[in-house]
Amino acid sequence: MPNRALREIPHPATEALSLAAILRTCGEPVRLEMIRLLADAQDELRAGQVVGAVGLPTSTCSYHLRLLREAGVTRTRAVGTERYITLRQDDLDTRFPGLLQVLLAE
Amino acid sequence: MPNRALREIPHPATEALSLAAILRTCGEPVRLEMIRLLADAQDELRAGQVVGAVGLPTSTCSYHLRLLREAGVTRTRAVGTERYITLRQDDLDTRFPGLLQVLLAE
DNA sequence: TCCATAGTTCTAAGATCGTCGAACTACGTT
DNA sequence: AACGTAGTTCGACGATCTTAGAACTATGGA
Repeated sequence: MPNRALREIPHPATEALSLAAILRTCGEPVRLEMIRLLADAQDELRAGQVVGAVGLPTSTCSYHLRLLREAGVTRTRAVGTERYITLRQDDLDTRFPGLLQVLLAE
Repeated sequence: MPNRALREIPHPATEALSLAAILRTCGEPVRLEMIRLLADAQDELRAGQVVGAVGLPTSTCSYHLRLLREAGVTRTRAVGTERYITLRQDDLDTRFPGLLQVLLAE
């Protein structure tokens, strides 16, 4: 039986990313904060760490993290019951060069 | 009596522009189209020209143009009953360098 | 097997948004 | 003063969003 540590969590293909959808998604203070958190971490964060940092209920964070994932801003990897989240930096840089720098400026 | 060709239309100060608000505003297909229209024009457009180009009712366009102005993306100048609209390119470049290039890419 | 943990999904509520006709305002013309 | 034009504002509607508790679904121990 193959390694199934990674659950099948759906992510949009890089070519399918929509600028308008990404802008809409990032134009929400909580989500922008999450993006900056992920960028500062320079590494993947466990969902629980994001929850702790933003201080909102788990269900609310789960909702925002789902929107970020569905817009193609983040990638989520499942290990057991945990979720590890990263920014899709390379994909975003490829598809919308300069966008991430703007989101993360200062 | 002083020249009153310019009505007092409120615009947010450059320093007051909010990235989240701008992203939210630009993450709407109609408004993104308007931004590109204004950029392509290389000049100010009369509101009526924008209406003609996007093909939506005047009242709907007026609504979107108001949001763009309130977010600080555009500047509106009144001459008589007409409104002349420009992108706030310099202000946006100053405040969020790179943003406009991303919005206008291809 | 039973239990705790991590996170998602469900559900419901209230808020905000996008659309567009109708009414209105401001200005120029006659 | 009356009219036409350019554009805004109002009012209503349905649609989408944000929030958060409750119920649920893994998964990893004891």
